Amino acid sequence: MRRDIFQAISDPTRRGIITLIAMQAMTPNAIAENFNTTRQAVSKHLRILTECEIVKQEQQGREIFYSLEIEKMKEIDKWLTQFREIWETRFNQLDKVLSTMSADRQAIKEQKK
Amino acid sequence: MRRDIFQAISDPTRRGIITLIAMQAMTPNAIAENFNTTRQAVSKHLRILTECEIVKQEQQGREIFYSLEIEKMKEIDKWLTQFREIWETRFNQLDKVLSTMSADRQAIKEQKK
DNA sequence: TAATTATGAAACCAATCAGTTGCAAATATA
DNA sequence: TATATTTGCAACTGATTGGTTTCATAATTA
Repeated sequence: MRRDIFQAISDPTRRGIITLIAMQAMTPNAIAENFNTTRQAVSKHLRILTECEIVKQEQQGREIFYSLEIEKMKEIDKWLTQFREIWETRFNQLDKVLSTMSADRQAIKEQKK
Repeated sequence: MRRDIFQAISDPTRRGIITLIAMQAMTPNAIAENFNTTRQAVSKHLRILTECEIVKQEQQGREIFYSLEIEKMKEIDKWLTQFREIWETRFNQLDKVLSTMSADRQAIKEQKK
């Protein structure tokens, strides 16, 4: 049962939970109200998210408030870096192509004169 | 069997394939050599990645070259935006706290004089 | 033409998954 | 103290997953 953040975010309900508690801590009951599923199912998702350390708990009496461990989200961002480099390079290359085209057109214009 | 990109990247082998073909197109056989699994299993992964439009094929004779559809990766980046906003805000807040602390220390210093 | 190579697809399997129902423990309230 | 509320956990279920083996098809090469 070795879980990682990529498996954690693969489920749409879990992504929903992550988004929901990103701004404010919430109890399992309150979270479950937002989804078309049972409280127990949400509880299981929370366990998975806790195991992955995407979520942290804070007990207050008999209630437990769950909130997002935002730092963990950076791991996805980190993995994306390699691809971001590629699409930025392509963009720069396109930029280069466009300016070259522009220069060429200018040259043609000059030639016509 | 409705698949999305988050499910596609949840499997470590698929993430490996994505990284592998990010820079250059490769055939299924060549890809499979890089993983401790059969060619057929890789073929199945490629089918999933193709269904999600993360990967594109180009037939050359009896060989098929698979390459990354980098634009699709931006969808993950887009989803991350909401969290990036949070961690950047927190960073700015920390920045504010630090400068306030600095000002306080300065005030204490001044008081001591 | 016959053999080889590259590939996808089908059938099957064990493991895992997301969900449900039922229950126990702890806390709060009447 | 008795009852209600909040929660996690265990047992079960049907669906899905990632993998293997086997086979069919198409293109290349001897």
